[in-house]
Amino acid sequence: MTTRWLTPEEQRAWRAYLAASTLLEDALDRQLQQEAGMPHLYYAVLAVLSDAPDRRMRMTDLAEHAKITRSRLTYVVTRLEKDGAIRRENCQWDKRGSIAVLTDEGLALLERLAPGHVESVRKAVFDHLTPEQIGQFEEICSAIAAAIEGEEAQQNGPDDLPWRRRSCSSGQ
Amino acid sequence: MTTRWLTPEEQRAWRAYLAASTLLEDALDRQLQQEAGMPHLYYAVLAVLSDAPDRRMRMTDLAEHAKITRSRLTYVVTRLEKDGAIRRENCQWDKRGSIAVLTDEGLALLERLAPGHVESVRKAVFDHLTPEQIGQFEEICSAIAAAIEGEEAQQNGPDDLPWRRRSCSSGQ
DNA sequence: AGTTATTGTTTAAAACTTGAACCAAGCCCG
DNA sequence: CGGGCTTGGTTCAAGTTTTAAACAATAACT
Repeated sequence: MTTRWLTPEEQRAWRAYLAASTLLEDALDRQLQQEAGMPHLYYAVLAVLSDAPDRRMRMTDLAEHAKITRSRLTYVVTRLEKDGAIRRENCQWDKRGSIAVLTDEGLALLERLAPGHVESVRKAVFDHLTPEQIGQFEEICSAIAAAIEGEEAQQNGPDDLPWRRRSCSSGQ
Repeated sequence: MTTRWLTPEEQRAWRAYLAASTLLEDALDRQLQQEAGMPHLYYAVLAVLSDAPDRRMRMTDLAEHAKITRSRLTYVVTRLEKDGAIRRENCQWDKRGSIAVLTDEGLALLERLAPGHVESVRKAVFDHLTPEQIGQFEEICSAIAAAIEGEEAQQNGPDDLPWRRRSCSSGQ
């Protein structure tokens, strides 16, 4: 089948997206790097963890939520552990597993960083969008994320969906 | 002033954006890496260049359009030059300058890669958006990009805007 | 002329990413 | 039970990328 090229509208949207996402990632990285010597990815991992029940999550779970590979996550967590922001614990229910736990120190770090980070996000994004646009943005991004995740699931075969994942997380 | 935290709607939107952008970058990288051994950034640079008049652009110009630093661009172009996709020429009008030129080979490469890439973008993004959403997406992303670029301009002082940039590009 | 700013590259060090290999533990099933 | 297969997570080695600072050459301003 012959290529379905992007329409002019699609092209404009795509270019705008590329510009925005590149600039945004850069801006967030820069801000956090300056404030904490830590790129945005690390902050994001801490943030995901802080939202988990009991501030703890299985590695695979955490990787899935942060949308990164386990290998990458291992690397990140290793560094965050050195920084004292995360501690690893063994999973009692599954002796293979390890659980990343956000330490008090990690939480404190996150709380120290959060205002500046949120301010960046506001200044770059939400201060310039109307409430409708915020809703639209969420819809659009959700659709994209869903499409990509669905696509991947298809590739692995329909049986491979992470349809029920034991968490082993909230037993303290 | 006390932190203006994100509202629940904003949080949802932000989370969706983070997921989408991470997954998207990953998917595009993977696809191009597989098809051409080349991450998305390289493709993007080639694409920008191919749109320039005469397929040529000053390095600084190119960096600005691709939203990356000059240093990063030097690295990228060096590799693309090795691949034969780009050639460097000296700028006659400004002897400091160098001009990146998309070679015929580079154009051919781009044309070979484009269908697969466009297909990826479609499958991940535009196939799942209504025409209205495409318009909204463009608006939103443009607003974000403008906000960040404006912000940076402010930091450098209002006089530092790249208000008129000689291009030295379209002389063959 | 002399200072200051730009262009683009170089350099060296770090940081990151990847994929494959790997081990240990769980699971399945005759 | 005891193989075989799968999963969770890490390790490893290699390469890629990023960054910041320093630099050389030229341009621009005063």
